[in-house]
Amino acid sequence: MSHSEARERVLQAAERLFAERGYTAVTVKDIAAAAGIHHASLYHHAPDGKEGLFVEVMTRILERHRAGIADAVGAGGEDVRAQLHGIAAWMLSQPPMDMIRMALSDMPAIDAASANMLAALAFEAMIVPIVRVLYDARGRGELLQGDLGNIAGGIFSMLQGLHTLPEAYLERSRQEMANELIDVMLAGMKAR
Amino acid sequence: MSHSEARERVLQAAERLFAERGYTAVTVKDIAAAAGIHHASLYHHAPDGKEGLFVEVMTRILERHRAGIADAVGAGGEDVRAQLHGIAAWMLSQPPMDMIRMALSDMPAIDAASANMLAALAFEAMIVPIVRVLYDARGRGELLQGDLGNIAGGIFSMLQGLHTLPEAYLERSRQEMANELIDVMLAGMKAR
DNA sequence: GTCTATATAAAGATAGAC
DNA sequence: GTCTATCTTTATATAGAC
Repeated sequence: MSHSEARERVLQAAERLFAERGYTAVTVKDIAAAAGIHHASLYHHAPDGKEGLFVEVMTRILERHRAGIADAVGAGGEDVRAQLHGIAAWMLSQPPMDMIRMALSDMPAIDAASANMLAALAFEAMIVPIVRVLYDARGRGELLQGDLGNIAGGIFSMLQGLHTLPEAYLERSRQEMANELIDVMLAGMKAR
Repeated sequence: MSHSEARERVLQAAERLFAERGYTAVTVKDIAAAAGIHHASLYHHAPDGKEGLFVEVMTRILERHRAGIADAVGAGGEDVRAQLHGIAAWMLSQPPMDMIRMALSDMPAIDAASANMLAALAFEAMIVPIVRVLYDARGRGELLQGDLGNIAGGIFSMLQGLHTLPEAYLERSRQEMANELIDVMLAGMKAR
């Protein structure tokens, strides 16, 4: 069971669909169809069914985010602006996700223990690194004013919003828009 | 059918549940239970079923937002900061909503024409007023730099993120945190 | 590993009594 | 206006052939 080409196709299809539309809006038939197999065959690769599959792929996504964001932060050296632009680039390189929907809609629909685990992992993988980048910059003497936890959450929310903005509304690349929003926030933290 | 106390209970229950958890995660049984009636009785008040009810209550929510935001903008006079703080106060006074989930998950699950109508109404009711507030301030000579459409979207995303942040993570009131985020953005727009 | 067939349960919806 | 009863459809899941 553990590793096969077909199983990987199932996991990738599930990742994309669950991240984009959420737990309740996606059916196992949707996933099987996207993976190119009959929905009964899906249970061969995911014996714990829809909920087990959801927990597995969300864990995978969040672990990958943690690693990708950590790399982006490292590549930014000691420049908070470069670090935040790097985090934005990483997030925009991944399938869009909606943490609000995860918290409000997906989590209540699954087993409580799994929900708590995923919520903690999401916080650790995506919010904490941004908070840390801001605190480290302040620690180096940069004049970043304000409640850094609040501001980190704000930056994260803006990046997610941008990521899921329909193409039709885009005049520039998402990366350019993300960088502008980050720059406005940084300038504001210094200016107040 | 048009007006009754019971129908209003159904609409209010549907508003809260749909706005919070989304179209697919809410069942008609959930709504009926929250309204204190049997789920069969719900069809007396909502003859067009779940989808008709969803379109009706989302329209209602968005119309109310349009009016509430317009009032808040008017009450802020010609002070862009007061206007944005007022918009935040209004949004925080209403049940939390998740526009990302609406776009990615709810809209694909309903009739395309209704989806387009709701998407346009949401944009008109919630994004356009913020854009207008920023452009008007710039028109009055305030030095607001940057892509105002992009920045308006960023402010909106931050407000939604804050609104749906679980109580456990709050050290201050949401209103204080929202005002801080707005102030950082404004200072950044002036400083760059 | 994948399918057909089938079981089970849940959800949306309608009919009709009260 | 609300209920019980019922119908239909859809979704999750399993059994077993190939």
